[in-house]
Amino acid sequence: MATGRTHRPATRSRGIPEATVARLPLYLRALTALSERSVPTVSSEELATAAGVNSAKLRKDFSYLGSYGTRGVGYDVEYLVYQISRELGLTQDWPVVIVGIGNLGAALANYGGFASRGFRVAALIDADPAMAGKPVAGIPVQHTDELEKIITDNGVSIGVIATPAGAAQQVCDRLVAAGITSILNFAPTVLSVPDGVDVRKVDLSIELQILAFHEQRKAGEEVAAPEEGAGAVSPPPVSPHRAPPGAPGADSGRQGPDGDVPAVMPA
Amino acid sequence: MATGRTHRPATRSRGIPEATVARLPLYLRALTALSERSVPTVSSEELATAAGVNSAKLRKDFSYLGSYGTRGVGYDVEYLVYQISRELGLTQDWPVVIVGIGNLGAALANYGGFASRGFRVAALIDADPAMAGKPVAGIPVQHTDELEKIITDNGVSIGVIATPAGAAQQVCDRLVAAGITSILNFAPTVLSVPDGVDVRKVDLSIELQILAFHEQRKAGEEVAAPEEGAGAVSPPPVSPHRAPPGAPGADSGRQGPDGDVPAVMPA
DNA sequence: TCATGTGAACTTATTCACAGCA
DNA sequence: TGCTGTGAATAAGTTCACATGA
Repeated sequence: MATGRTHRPATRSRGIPEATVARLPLYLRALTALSERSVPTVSSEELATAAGVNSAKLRKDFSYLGSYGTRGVGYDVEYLVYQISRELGLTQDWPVVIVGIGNLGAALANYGGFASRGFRVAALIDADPAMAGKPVAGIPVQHTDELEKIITDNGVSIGVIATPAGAAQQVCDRLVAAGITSILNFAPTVLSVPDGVDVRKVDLSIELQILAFHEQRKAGEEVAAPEEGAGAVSPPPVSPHRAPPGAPGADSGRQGPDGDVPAVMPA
Repeated sequence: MATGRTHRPATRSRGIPEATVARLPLYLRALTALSERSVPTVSSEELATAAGVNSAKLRKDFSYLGSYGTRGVGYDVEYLVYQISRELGLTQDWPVVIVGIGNLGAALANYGGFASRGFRVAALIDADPAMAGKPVAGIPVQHTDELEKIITDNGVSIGVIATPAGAAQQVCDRLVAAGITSILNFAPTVLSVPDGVDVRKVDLSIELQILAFHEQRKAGEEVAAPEEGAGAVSPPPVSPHRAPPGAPGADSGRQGPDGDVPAVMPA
């Protein structure tokens, strides 16, 4: 579909698919590694393998950026690194503030990958007065009172929220009011923001739950799993009670995996 | 998405879309909050708002689980909490091991949401002998040498990798060899695993890059953005004219946002 | 000859819109 | 009456497969 590029000098790609955008960082990482090894060119096949995707997908992704490869040869590593970096906006400096300097916030501040690639921790902010002034990862923590000033003075547009869930929305509101338009949220809460503000979330608990879902399924597929693996089945927290919502007794529609009965059940 | 092969049609029926599975934890969280407030029922509209999705999507998602609602009324909170928990496999205990107890690993170990919902940190593992025995989040760190034994003895099937990128694949291989079939990877590397093993990744750097992409685009849309702190902002996307990728010798003519210089990245 | 670039086919996901039931 | 549950319509994303050009 990406038609209309055949020879369209200016105003390019007005719309790289979101799925593609999400993979560009992956390609970039793989390319950077190749670059460091001074590899001059790569084929879509090799690069795809390094990035963990298949080559057709990679080529399609790149096609949205333009024709940066050479048929019969492959892609010029340095050139692609540059093009993708530019596309992602990494050729410019992005000051970032981290709010909530607890265990996680401190870990993020210390995270090396942060500093690289155009991102720079402009400030660390925490609500605890006792934290003020303390250096974390070499950067002194500042009190929440300074939040607005910090953002304005440093022209920050990206904020990272690593506060407890209860404080996240409030912090978010202040960040947005101060001018932040992109938020990376580590707090286990749904943030509501006005149009124009992007929010991406990173949630350990959700990821684990998704893994558990698949894990449970695997266990169920094994014909007769002698596996002591997943441990004994313990009927946890959930409250097994009443049957179907409204109509007791006769129920129509389809049921859960095993009929009904909310009795505790593991695979 | 998890790295790994595609899913097979599976054993008839039971085919909950991956996108739906990924949202179940979100619904569960919202429902749990309602449950704690003793709210008896919710409409798809209310719950959808709380979970940050639209109601049509939510109803469609629930339709894959079964008919757990009551027309004209809504969903019984407690009942739904139970059904979703069961679907996700949270009615059983999931021992988890965290490998790599650095800043991040320690933060994860301390993370409360971990303990809740069926997950239990069975062990903390680190390669540094000096860490051995030290308690982190109340759990003594064990040396990597014990990895296999720990996994076997505790029947662990989910592993969290929080090691430096360089050690991730090796740790991954050992985890898999020891019986782990689900991995949550925090290391900025693509892990290769055999079929049957699920890998989900959490990558700060990638998330930031995605945000930067959109952020850059916003800046480009503003007709005349003042932009103070972000340094030299380049004009929006540009130039597709194919630049000679393989062009030998000097960099012939490749265009950047401002027309050139494919210098080697920010790094 | 060989690997890119891309229409076309296919698969998955989202949204619409309304029938149907409490 | 009001809200769920769901086919049908759309949209988004992936894979195929091959013409194209170096």
